Amino acid sequence: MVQEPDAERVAATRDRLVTPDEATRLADLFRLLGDATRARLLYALLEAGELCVCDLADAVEVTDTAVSHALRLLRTAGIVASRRAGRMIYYRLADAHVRMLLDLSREHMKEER
Amino acid sequence: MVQEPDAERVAATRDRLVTPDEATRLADLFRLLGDATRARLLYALLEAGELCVCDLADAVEVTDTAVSHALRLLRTAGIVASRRAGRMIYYRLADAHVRMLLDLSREHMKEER
DNA sequence: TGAACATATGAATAGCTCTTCAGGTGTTGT
DNA sequence: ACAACACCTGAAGAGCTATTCATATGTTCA
Repeated sequence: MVQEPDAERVAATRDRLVTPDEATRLADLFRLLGDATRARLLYALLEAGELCVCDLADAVEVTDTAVSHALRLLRTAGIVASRRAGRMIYYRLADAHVRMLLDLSREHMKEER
Repeated sequence: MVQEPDAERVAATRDRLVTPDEATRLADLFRLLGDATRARLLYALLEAGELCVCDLADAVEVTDTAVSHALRLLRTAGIVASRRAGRMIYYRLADAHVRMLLDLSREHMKEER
């Protein structure tokens, strides 16, 4: 560790800063979006509104087992919600903020490159 | 893989969907935010505007080496930019969309829980 | 020029994560 | 009740990632 040149500014920043705990929760959220499979699932749901596991597996072109694992993480985090209809289970986005994050970052992609 | 109940809807979704390549780039972006250390660094920069490595290390309470490694990833991705002033190097957020993502998700945290 | 400082980098290791495989639960139709 | 189906879950292995240690680069000041 080194000496900081502007101790007051740093102290002020540290006070207003997100707490380590908040940072962890924020990072946890971002990490969930930070996987190509999960990202594709979420964008599929953003487009389609509601899809069952087999639809999702088909749309994203992954094993239904992999989809199931991915959805469990997202469900546990409250990012998606599910509804049973017969033997099928339909998933949908469950969080308005996440929907906005997805939209916003898709914009970001369009403008870059 | 299983049979899908609504082939048309799936096909339509797949067409409008983000491409695997786009999904990868989106996931790459989110993954960069998906680490507590990097998240704290970014929020520190969001608050303070510009900070040098030692300020950041002090604010986030991590080794300056760890900060350096983290910043390299963020810099390479174009998320932060740097400016040298003497022996110190000042970092700042370099992307408006990322700034919005950080803001938006902090809102999300406030409302949850 | 040399010492002190701020930061960067490479290699190595420990820990995490995604996928797959094998098997399990709940549902429908016969 | 049983077979087929849709989905879930746990364990295991391969690959990735973050941190640390040691060292290197670039800058200032005496």
